[in-house]
Amino acid sequence: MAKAAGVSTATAARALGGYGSVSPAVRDRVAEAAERLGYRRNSLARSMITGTTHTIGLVVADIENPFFARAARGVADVAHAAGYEVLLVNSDEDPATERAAVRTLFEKRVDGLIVAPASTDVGSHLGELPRRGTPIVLLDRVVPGIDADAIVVDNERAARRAIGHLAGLGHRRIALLTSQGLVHTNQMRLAGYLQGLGQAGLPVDEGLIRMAEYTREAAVSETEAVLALDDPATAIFTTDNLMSLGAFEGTQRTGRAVPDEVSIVGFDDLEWMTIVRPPITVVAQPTYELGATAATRLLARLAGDDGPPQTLMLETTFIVRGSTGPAPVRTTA
Amino acid sequence: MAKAAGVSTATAARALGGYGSVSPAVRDRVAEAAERLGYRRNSLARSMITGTTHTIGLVVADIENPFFARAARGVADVAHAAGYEVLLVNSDEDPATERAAVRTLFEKRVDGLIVAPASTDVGSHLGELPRRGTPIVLLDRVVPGIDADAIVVDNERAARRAIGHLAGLGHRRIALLTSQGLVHTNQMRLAGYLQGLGQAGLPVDEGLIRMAEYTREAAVSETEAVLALDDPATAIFTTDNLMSLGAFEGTQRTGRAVPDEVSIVGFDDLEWMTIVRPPITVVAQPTYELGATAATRLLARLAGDDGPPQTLMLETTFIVRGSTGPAPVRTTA
DNA sequence: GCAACGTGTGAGAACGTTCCCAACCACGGG
DNA sequence: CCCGTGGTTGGGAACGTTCTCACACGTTGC
Repeated sequence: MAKAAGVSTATAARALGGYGSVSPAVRDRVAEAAERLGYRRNSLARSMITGTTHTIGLVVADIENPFFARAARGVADVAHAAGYEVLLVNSDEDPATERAAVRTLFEKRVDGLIVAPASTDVGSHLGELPRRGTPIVLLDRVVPGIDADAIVVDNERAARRAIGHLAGLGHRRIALLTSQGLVHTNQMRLAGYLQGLGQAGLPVDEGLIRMAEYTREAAVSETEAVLALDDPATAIFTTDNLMSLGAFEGTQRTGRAVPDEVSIVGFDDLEWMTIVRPPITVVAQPTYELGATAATRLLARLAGDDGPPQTLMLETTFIVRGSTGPAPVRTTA
Repeated sequence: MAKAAGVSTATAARALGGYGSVSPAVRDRVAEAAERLGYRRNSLARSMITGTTHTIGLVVADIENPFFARAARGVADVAHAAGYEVLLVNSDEDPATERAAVRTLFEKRVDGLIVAPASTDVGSHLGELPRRGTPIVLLDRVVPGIDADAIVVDNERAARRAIGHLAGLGHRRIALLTSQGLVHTNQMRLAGYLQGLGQAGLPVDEGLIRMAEYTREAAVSETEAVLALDDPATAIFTTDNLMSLGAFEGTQRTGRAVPDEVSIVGFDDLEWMTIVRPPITVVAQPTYELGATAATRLLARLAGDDGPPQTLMLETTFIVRGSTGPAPVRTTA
């Protein structure tokens, strides 16, 4: 024990911790001893007594998904700048995994949590934490009835806008390619899609609403399917980047020309979308900021902010690129 | 305190922890009380005494980079399956940040560390940990003189093979697009590039070796530069996925046809590389497995394996796609 | 010259577990 | 009837900090 080098534990702690008052001589002596012995403070013991671990938990569906990776980076940057570390868990959109993760993180006494909740229902495990004093911020998705801040994007509006764009180009057969399970965001995007159709006076065709398994292959085959209909889609709106990839690849495979025969609008802007031919029109999300503001909000809570829970809605940008064009002229049989 | 519900802390701990011997009646009573009071064990206190946190630290350059994201996923999956949590830190290839991160993680008493070291030199902060009993596994990169396992890829061979492929197609002006700072992996890839040239009997032209700042834009302009030489490159070999993106975009911008005028070989296979036209020939790395085996190795160390440090070299795969073709016929002036 | 005050220091409690040890009980064998 | 044994339980130390409190000084002000 470094304390064996002259002074009491209390004094050594003061010298090392830089609080209380210590004489310069003692401070130096302690510093020297600590250096010599290679002393490293034990954060666990400190956390026990201070009640704060300077660690926040982050639960996302899958860190490998560029969306979450970027959001995580936003979280990590803000957290790190404030002296916090990030404990990361992948939930794979599985409520049970998420529940277990939240529990474990709580037991590890994270100071707060940022969660992209898998399920919109039974968020009881999420609601429990704020009650126990561990603040939680919902990322990207909202769970009704939870006493927590949420940082989201206006998915409905973004989807409406995308559909409006396509309808404005004369498209009447607009497909929606989303994934099974209907996470909260996708529900909103579906809602926006339906509203968009309504505003454009277009009918809803169940056959154009495709819910693919969450894999590239499934997205590809759903795309092919929707293009192989008797009255095929002339435009495809996807609800996330994996579906965008599938839609693009599926369209390629059918040999349809983009945008002359099929238009594509993706959700979430990734780097490859501009080097692909044609580049893809997308709803760009402020992904990094989503994570960063979630962290900022959480830090505010940790700093004592106990105002009512807020839901912050960040702006999306609709970026028109080459993948959308006028609907092909109807060659009515 | 849940213990206030009938028994001593010792007994309650036994009942909850499932060790020692407890009568069924007491076990039930404790379980009921814990349930009723919503008792959650405090892992910090447990860790203090057991000396294990069931947490491993992961230090990567940037979680937003698909390579690290995927490797991280591999780490997380293996760790999680064994009941470990992952504390993530981005170093941004900055040795100082990395050093601070390692120190903080150590103070938080992670059971072990997986680090993709930024710098090949002065790994003193890395060497210190094993000496203190905290095992560390090097990911993707090796640091000489460190008493630690390492999970890497045979970068030299992979690069040689890529160059061999291009030389075999008749290319004599093969550029290398890498990033500044020359991380260990890139040094190896550069070495492989040089060896490849040597084996093919090609001269080394300094003007063809480009070290770009680590941004997409820089990669693009270096690509443009190398294609604008008096005696331009007819092939470009990149050393990571960001450089690949830049090379592809840069080539597009110059209007050069791929592969008829310029061939491209990328390092690290990403999803977009097959939907881009032409699809890109790459050295595919077992990225997920890199992370997964690093975690496996670390867990083995934590389980008591104290054999000599191993360096595991995983196999890369060379995937020929459309971006490489015969060198254009020399129109000598 | 004495009270009041401030600075520097140490003793010891506390955080919530796990673990070691001792005590207790019932039971069975000698 | 007594003793040993094994299962069950509680007491208390320990982990390494922080924090409160008390005390020993020296200095200042009246």
